[in-house]
Amino acid sequence: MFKERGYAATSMRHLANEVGIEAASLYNHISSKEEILQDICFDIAGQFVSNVDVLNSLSMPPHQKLLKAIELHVQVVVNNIDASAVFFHEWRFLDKENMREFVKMREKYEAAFYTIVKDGMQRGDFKKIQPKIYCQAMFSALNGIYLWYRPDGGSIDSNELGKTYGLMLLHGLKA
Amino acid sequence: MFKERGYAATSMRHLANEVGIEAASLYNHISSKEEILQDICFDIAGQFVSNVDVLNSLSMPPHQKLLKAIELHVQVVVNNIDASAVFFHEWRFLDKENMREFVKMREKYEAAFYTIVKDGMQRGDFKKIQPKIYCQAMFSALNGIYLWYRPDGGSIDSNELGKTYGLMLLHGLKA
DNA sequence: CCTACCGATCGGTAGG
DNA sequence: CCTACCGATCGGTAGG
Repeated sequence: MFKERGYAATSMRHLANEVGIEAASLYNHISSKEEILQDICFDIAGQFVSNVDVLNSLSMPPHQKLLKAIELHVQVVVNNIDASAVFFHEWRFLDKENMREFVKMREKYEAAFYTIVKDGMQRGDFKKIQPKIYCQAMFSALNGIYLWYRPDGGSIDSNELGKTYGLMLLHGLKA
Repeated sequence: MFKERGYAATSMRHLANEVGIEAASLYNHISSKEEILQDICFDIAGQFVSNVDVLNSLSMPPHQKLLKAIELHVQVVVNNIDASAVFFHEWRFLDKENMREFVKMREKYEAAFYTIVKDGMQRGDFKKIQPKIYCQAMFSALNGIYLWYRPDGGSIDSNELGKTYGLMLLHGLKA
């Protein structure tokens, strides 16, 4: 419901109605509306950050490492289509302290990508595009998967999706 | 304010306070809160759709046409950083009738890109990636510009930005 | 452009 | 898990 209506426009009464109880009864399960948002945001943030450890344990040339990073990222989004939409857009409603921690996790994750990209550029494996432009374009492309991909649709396999994003981002559309 | 707080979480009193008048006085200028959202969404939608006419008037090979389409898209986002953020995320709060028209305009715009991409694939100029995956990734990458680009920052020129997106999307990162 | 106000709804609590 | 309720705030209107 946070994905569909947005966090601010989803009331405790909406949530309660969906579960089939009264709004007041929700407070036997959670302590506040924001706690639900926290749970969602930090669940996804944790999955992304744990990918960083996987990547750091690999010794590969940059282009293979970037492909692996892309595939791992796609899997997180595809496995959490609704939660990742909330993660991407509703985190700004976290309170000050949680937002600070959230942003720190995101920065750690993004830094891992910047490192791979810059490393590849130094070695001459990659074009010398401005890393910020490339990385932000890449994140946006990957994060946008929740907008259109439906895992149960069946027509596109999620592993194939990861490979295709890797192909597009490394080699582009031109034949 | 709709960009920063979201439409639902921005009240008429917030808006009025920003302008320095009472909430009730806003209704001498607008007829409803949603009207402001309409104005923003359809302003941007109009700019995008008018790009389609420009593209249709060009006779170029697909890869040049796609580059032109990308550059035009980037200019709309860059010239309307705040409004395009609202356009991308808050349109779901439009009422039923406006949303229907809005979606129709978006579909018309997206169809122009699909046509170029499919045409290029048939001619063998482009890789045979699934058009939906490629186009959605492209839209997400381009639309995400509002998240990080600041036109007044000065360090990245908007024309250069359009060219760089074209390079990335057509040729990828690999050297 | 204002004051004064409408009914509806908000997140959350008290008490059982 | 409920009923009953709190003060705050919502979009919007009446009337000047």
